[in-house]
Amino acid sequence: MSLNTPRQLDPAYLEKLQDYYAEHKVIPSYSVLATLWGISAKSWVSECVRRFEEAGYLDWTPDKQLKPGGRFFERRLADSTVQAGLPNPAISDGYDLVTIDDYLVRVPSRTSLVRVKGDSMIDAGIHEGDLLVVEQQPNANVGEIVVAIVDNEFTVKYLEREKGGFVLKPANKAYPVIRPRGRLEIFGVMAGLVRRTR
Amino acid sequence: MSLNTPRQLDPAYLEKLQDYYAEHKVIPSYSVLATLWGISAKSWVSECVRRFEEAGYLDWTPDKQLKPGGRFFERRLADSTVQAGLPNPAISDGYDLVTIDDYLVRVPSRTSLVRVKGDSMIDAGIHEGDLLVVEQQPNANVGEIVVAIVDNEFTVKYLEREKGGFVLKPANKAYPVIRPRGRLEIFGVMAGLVRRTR
DNA sequence: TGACAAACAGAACGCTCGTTCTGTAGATTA
DNA sequence: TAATCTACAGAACGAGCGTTCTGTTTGTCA
Repeated sequence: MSLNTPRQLDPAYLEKLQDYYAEHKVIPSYSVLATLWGISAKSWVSECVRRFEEAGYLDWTPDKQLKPGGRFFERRLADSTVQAGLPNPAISDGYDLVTIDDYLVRVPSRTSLVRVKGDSMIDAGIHEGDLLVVEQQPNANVGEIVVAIVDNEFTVKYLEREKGGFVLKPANKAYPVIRPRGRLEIFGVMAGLVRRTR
Repeated sequence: MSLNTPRQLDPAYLEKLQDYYAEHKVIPSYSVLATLWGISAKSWVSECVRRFEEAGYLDWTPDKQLKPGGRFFERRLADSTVQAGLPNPAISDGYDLVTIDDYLVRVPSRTSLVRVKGDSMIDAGIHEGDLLVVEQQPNANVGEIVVAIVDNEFTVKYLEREKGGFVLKPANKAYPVIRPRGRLEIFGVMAGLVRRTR
């Protein structure tokens, strides 16, 4: 066995730790980890932690405290073309790993979330209660979905051009086109959407 | 001064702790907190922590470890998004989230992402290319949107009951209802949706 | 069947943790 | 102006932390 052979690390251990973290939002101590993993020796916990650290799932703060590593929050991405004969994505080849935040948010400082009210954009697949990922910027291109400020309220619409002026078009025939008098104030451009259904 | 008078707690302390947590994803030790807050006595850190705990910003795990409390992540969306002096009914309904992952993923070990192919669920606001957040489990309730395995491919449909058997109903009249011969293999239940549009 | 490595168990140890107690300067109240 | 309260500082202390070292068991391979 060569020196470069990657050490074994138990995916079940990682899952239990991730679930613990999801519940408590902290990494537990070695003794708690031992209980969590069904191990009775802290020395072995130490070794496992070392391997997870090596693999990028755990890390240390400048103060030598154990913390989640870069890969800790990655999720499995299963492609629908995957042969699902054995639905165990852990050992399947056709998956990629991403974090949802990284996927949606490219410029954190300019990005915010806006909850959707009403169904005026239903034909664009934007439902009431959805969270819109919005990149804040004062202007946008025609055809983009924008969050504009009309009568002191946020409104989500397509930005279109009409007779030299900008208008806001809903994606629902039951709603009228908004033709703002004066300047159109744009809050930002839609960059994504998040919906929780359970 | 009455006994019910709420203790003072320095909002600057909370902010510094939140910033630290945002960077490292863990709550530091009392000595690190002392440095972070510019305090030189751990006893005073202890007292401040007690007050934050009383106010619901900090909490303890069953293992007596300090962890973020229920209100720790609470931050008005308006704080980061609203323009000066603007009333904001559209976003005054809720609070910001730590991460989108957190909002969507409740059981990390059982959660994976599946990319949507086709437009058979378009009337449910599920578009081609969307990422479905799926909680893996072998069964589901009637009416839920499930990811099933049909002919070695993932398919997203409503789970419905028909003449004693289960069927998969699309949310698009152009597609037929799928009546699986034999057992219906369910990969998981839809828990959320992620779409990137830019 | 013997050699060897991996996967644990267990104890020992120094050090850091959070708690608790005492002390004090400044502001507030009576 | 005396008493009181708040916001800290500092030291002492026991308990628990993570590291390290030394076994022991189990699986693998030749």
